[in-house]
Amino acid sequence: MARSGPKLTRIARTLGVSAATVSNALSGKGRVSAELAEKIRATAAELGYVPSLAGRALRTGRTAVLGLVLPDIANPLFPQIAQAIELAASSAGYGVLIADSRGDVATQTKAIERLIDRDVDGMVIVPRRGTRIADVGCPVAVIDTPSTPGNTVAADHWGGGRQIAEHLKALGHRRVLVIGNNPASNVQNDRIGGIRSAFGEAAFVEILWIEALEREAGKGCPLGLAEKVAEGFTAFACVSDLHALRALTELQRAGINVPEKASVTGFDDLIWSPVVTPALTTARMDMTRIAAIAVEALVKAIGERDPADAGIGAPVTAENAEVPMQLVVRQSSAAPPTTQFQPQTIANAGTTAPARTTAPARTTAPEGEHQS
Amino acid sequence: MARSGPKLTRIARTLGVSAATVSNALSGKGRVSAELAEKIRATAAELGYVPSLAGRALRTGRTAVLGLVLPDIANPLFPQIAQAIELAASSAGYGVLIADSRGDVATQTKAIERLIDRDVDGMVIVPRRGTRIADVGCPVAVIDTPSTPGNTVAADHWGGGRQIAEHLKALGHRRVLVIGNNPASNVQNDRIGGIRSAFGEAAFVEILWIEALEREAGKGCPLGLAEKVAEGFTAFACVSDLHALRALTELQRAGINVPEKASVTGFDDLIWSPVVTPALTTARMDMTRIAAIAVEALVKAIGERDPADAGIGAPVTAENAEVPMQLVVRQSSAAPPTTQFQPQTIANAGTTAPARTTAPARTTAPEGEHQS
DNA sequence: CTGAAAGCGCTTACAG
DNA sequence: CTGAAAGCGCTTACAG
Repeated sequence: MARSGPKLTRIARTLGVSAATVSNALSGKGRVSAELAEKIRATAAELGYVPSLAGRALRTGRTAVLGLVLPDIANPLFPQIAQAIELAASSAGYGVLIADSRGDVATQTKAIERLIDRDVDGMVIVPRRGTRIADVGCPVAVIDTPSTPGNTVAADHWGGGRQIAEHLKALGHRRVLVIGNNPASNVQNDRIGGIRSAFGEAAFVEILWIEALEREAGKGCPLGLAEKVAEGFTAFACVSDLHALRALTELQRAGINVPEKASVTGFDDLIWSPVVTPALTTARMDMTRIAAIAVEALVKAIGERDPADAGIGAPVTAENAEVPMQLVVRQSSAAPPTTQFQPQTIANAGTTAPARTTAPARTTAPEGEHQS
Repeated sequence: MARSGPKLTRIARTLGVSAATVSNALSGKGRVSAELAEKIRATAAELGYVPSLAGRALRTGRTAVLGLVLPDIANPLFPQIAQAIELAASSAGYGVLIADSRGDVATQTKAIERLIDRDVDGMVIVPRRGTRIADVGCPVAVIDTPSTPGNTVAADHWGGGRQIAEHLKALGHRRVLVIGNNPASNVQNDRIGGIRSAFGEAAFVEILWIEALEREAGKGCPLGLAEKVAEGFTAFACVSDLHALRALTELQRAGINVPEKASVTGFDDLIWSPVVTPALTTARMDMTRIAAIAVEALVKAIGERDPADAGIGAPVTAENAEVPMQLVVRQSSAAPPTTQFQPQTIANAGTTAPARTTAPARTTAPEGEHQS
């Protein structure tokens, strides 16, 4: 072993007892007299005994290692996730093996296989659109969104969307552009659904899908936000802080001051959100709690599992759980340039297409419209 | 084992040979006749044999696992690093265990200890200021900067700084503010050193340390960049894209167009750099190569190492290596508002403090000054 | 070229 | 309450 410490037998010899007794004392399983157990524990601590995971793994079939599968490790959320999972796992006595798949589905399958070949006791998977988590053969906890079929631990993305929308609504925004990347993402759809549901008839909400736009206009193309402002949009609710950043800089570049002329909000409270000017209003997930729940479920499933029955058909899973998101209000959101508080007039407004105006006019603003 | 596949003996039985022969055939070590070896390999593949790492680890003292130590996992560079290391490691047959320490030195020591307790064969450490990598007791590869004493693999940060400076110099900038976080960072100092050295007497270069500023003005305080522009600075060379982002938005917010009125550059090509408006000019590390070198060095050291001699006093390490950085020119940098090409007049200019001007005046611009 | 034997460090029934 | 024995799956000298 590449280890320095003493082994179990060393402690046994030192104390003149059997290895079995030492093992029992340390694990608290077999019956060992209180005083002997205490003596053993003391000696073990003194000698700096650390059990060999390899020996234990070979015997018990448990490696005390969890796999963390990130289909797209470039995801800026990764640091948050990895940190939270690592903390939860190590607190529970587990190590975390990372597996990346650079967005590629085939690579991902390979990555999961490698993890299995390494005998992880379970894995945490953060899926991206199209991820198939079939017969993995070990307990799996999926971190995604509650709307995903199957057992998952997730932030309440829908609720997060509602919070963002309520915030914007209270500020007086009546024309908001929601910016998402891809409609195939459950997370994004939940967030957007929450936003729309909270606005209800109180605002005209339009959605811009970046990926669709980029397919035509090219990667990194302008989002055309200045035009949107000209059309009367006063708020840009982005499904991720990365998009919010893109929106913010595009607006600023066009000479549109945020938040005076337009508000921008994001999601996830990514690293740059507090340092950007103006700082981004966002909704953050409670990663610590999500990770804790995921790992706890995993540990439980691992404990209940018979190490013998591996292989296909034994995908144990985490219980469903939903963790509230937290709204973080910063400077990027404020009341719209022309504050309009006439929510009563909304119900029967029925224009289908938003009127083009250079700036949100005081009285003719097309508020209260809703998307078809 | 939490495994599905067949074990070695299963293959041996199937073929009517001994386990030893199977092992030898598969590893190519002991002498086994070519045809039997082939038959064994075929059967192993057919049966989907995957060796038990636990069994092997117990016997050989090698776990085939590398530890990845990130003193500050929140580091936005983390995804790049983790991805590159994971790829290099898995290509070499190693798994990657992550260890986080949330910026805390004590936690870090704990994290490294946990890794050792898990018998990693080696580790990759990305240190942050003040990290002590002492007698870890296993091969270690440090990813930092060549100026760090000890064996490291690193990007040529100094060279990267030079590239940034040459770029800015060629554009015509003669008054640049370098923005760093903390002078205790070797990486930052190298980058800054490279910048200064490339500018030489060709420009007046001043340094702004964010951390020092924030200690007085508070976390997230304005950097006062508009004032700097008023003082005649036309370029802001940031030591990280995170700072560049902060600079960019602060300038934009102040109504200073980038790059027309001021250029901004960063480092590391972080995820948002290409999508921001204007996209950030930056210098990126070749993480793939750095990771490859680090892992290769580790694997070599592990191979040469006697599994028996563990413990204190055996910190093998990676050979020193330096990987060039690559300049990525995007829209955030351009010629300064008033192009001034009079490098000849520079040598004997000697004002100590820059003259305060509202805008870089055509002829009186305090170019060619150098810091004391 | 091939196989029998031992043993890596641990835990788990099973006796005593 | 304590210990002797067996065995997890592999690899490595060592015989043959």
